[in-house]
Amino acid sequence: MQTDKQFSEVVREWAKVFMHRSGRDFKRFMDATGLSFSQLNILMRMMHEDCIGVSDLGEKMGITNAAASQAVDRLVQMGLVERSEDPHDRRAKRLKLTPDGLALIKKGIEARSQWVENITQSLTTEQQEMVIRALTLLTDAARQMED
Amino acid sequence: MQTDKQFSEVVREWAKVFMHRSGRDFKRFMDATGLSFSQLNILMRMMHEDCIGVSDLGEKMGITNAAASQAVDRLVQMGLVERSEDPHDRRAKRLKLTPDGLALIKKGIEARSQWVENITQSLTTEQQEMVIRALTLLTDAARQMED
DNA sequence: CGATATATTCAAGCCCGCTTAACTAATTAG
DNA sequence: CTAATTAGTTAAGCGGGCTTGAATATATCG
Repeated sequence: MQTDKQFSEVVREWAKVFMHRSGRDFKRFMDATGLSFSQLNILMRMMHEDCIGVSDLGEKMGITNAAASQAVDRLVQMGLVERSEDPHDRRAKRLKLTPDGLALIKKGIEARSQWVENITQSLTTEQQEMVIRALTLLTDAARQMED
Repeated sequence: MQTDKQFSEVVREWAKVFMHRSGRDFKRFMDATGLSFSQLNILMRMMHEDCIGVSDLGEKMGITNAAASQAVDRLVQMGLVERSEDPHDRRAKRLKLTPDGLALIKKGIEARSQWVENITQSLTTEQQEMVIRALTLLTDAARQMED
């Protein structure tokens, strides 16, 4: 099918443009917030997983517990993460974004959303509606593949 | 208009899911290649801008010339970037991706493309075609806004 | 030609994020 | 109760990436 080839090509071009832009924006966000890639990555994960432990976090980030502990400690001191004792197991800690931490990450998402909204400004209403439907499909499909 | 509100909401949800996934994938790509966020960011920029100078690169990355020079030097030693003299101005260097560097970045883009292709597998042919059209529109619109 | 500007590199030093290894404290197994 | 396991922290050390400031080499202006 010609459609298959075209499909791959379109997606690849999109990924190329998008990754380029993504890198730039993320760098700017890092500079603006003064946070590192690692730190933002941790905060983003925390937004998706409420109340995670230090070891779990380290495992999911692919770093040692020690590294996770240190990273978390910095974020706690910045007031972005709340570290409380797990009532059921006093060895464990329950990590959670503070309101400030949540707001910060949401601001980053907002910026990305804004970019997409901006680039669609030039489109017709009909085209915008198609973009909405397509993004809805992609979002739903992506959610179903999550771990 | 209700459409506007819905539009923002859809885009925001998409950005949320996408950024989460993006962070994970990028981290994996960093680990797999052994390259840092900065290094990959530089390589991606080089793919878009053929033959850039050290100062220009530094300016676009928001770092000093010295930092850019050092970063480039590491990438040259890894065989990912070619640094040659500018024939018109022997002070300046012309930086360019080597075939290896280009292949590496393309592999990253390929991975991202593959992810999108995977999540669209569950869609109907009709829906997939709509996604194609939407991504084409977004890609073109994004290209027109580049500096 | 001499002074100045430009492109890049070098050197010293700082902070961050990672690792390993040792440590503390709480839970669980025998 | 003792021993082993589990969760997390702490400490020392390494390399990356950044900065400032000086050095080098080339280009340009007067």
